[in-house]
Amino acid sequence: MRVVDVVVVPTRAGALVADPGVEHGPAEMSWDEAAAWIANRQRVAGEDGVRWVWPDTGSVYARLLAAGTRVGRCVDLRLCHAILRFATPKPWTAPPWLAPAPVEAPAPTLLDDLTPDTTPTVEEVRAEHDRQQAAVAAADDPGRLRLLLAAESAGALIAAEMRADGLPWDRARHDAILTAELGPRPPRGMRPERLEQLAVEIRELLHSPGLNPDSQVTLLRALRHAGLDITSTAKWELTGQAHPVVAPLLEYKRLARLLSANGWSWLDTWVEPGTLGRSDRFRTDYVPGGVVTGRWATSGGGALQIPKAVRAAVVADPGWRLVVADAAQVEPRALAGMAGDLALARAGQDGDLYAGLVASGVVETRDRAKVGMLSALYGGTAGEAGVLLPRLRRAYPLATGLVDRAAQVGERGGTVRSWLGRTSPPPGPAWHSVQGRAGETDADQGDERRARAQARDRGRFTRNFVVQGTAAEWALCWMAETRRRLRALTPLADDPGAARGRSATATSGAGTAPGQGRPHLVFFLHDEIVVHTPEPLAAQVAEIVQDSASTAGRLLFGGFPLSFPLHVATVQTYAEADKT
DNA sequence: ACTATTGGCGCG
DNA sequence: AAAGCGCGCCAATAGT
Repeated sequence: MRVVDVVVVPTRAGALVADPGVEHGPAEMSWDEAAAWIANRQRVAGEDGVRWVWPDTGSVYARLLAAGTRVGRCVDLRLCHAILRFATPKPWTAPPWLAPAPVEAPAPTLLDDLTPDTTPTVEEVRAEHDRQQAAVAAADDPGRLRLLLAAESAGALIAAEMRADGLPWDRARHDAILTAELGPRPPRGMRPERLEQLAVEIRELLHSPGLNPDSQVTLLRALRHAGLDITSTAKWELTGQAHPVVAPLLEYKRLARLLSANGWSWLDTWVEPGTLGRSDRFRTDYVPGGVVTGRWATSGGGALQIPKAVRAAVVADPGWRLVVADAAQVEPRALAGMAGDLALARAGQDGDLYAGLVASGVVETRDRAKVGMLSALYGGTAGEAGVLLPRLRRAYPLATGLVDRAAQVGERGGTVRSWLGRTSPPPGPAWHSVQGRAGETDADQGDERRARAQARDRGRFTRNFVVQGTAAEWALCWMAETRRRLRALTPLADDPGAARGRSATATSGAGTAPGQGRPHLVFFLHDEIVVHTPEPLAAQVAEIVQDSASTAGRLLFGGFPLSFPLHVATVQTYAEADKT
């Protein structure tokens, strides 16, 4: 099918839309007009018939979403440029409007401050797009790079949509969890009941009246004074000590963490109240490509660190379900695909790859399989890794060879690539100066030790980069394919959720599928996705998520016999999906 | 009173 | 210096 690239550029008052199929040139419109125009254009051409090319998804798509329009495909020039500038033999300088770091998706209400001088013209945007396409065509593997750019851009759409839709939350349940653990909500600045009791107990056991357990320095001093052989107050160190204070102190730390990271003030800050028939929502900013390896980051609310203990507060709307899908051991599988390691692929064929390692006689227990594999992926050498790694190298020479070589490249200061072509950032001047210092004639042992340690650090980074980066690419393709197929699903005509969703957004463009009426992605956590869906569609959604995982595997690795098994659960609350 | 760093811990 | 990667966020502390 022929795809038309239509440029959309934000302006002070709205957007310029430049459709090559329209003769009278770019048209300037308000955001509402643009949203309606885009929705209509998609109806005519089909979602797959048009690709929206814009400088930055955050600054454009949030406005379209606010006006009720969703799009099928886009090109996010900023994200694509970030990939291409290292991926092509002759990089070009980013135009100034792409240079600044990710622009925060502005809240729809206060978007008037888009500075005009950072806004490109239609011609500039089209020129950049042409440059990017030419760069892709000239690259070593245009096909893979094209897939990566498409997946990255699709991710940008999903990130904006997930922000707009929010993660279904239940304040009351969250509050109940906090109250059960900590006691009733205290007045501002006061310790909750349970935490205060533990503090008293700790002070008594350490004979330190007035001790503040939150102060590491004084706490460490008190602990050492009480005879504990420790150099920090870290949990792992305390665990090894036999002293009556250890148990209450660990409990204190656990609860203090819960309170400060996901307590009542978190709830007040990040969870917005729901409406009739629609529960509360947690909104965060997802940052696609926010991690060097291509993983997403988030900003606000610690969305990627929602503790297991709080996941019972993630609750589907009445009549809806959460389809939670978790991919098993993506990184070693991605490694098997990259290296063309049939033996490792076969070990993962039937589900649990670690169990496969045991069944193949490579190691004795699942735990050791996991430790050994993670050591290979992360560059671990200590402890058990010493005996496990040689066995893995013998059993899987192709896979281990690939990560070992990536590590060597890093130690020498080089860069590596993920499977689809994301390049690791090169070491900076500081790195080279430390390496250079060690080569000087008057270098001392300290200089040499520093240089060696730094080179090894770099090697562990590049070793992991290829694996984590490729796993992130698989996950992105998985999610993008899931989104595509969810959009093709028609909501049941008599489904109350869909009807409610439509009427609730009646002012927005009809038929453009506001997120609330049909199944939509609400969460993404590296190798895990959550879809919020009307209950009658849950089974179909689960199937789509499954199929999309296989499709992603084929997109990346073609016919190579590699499986990406999922654990899929259809649940009322996120906590129920925890399979441990 | 403000910002930057550190230790610690949550997630994958 | 927790062995072993990638993050974000918080309170305490150090620095200005």
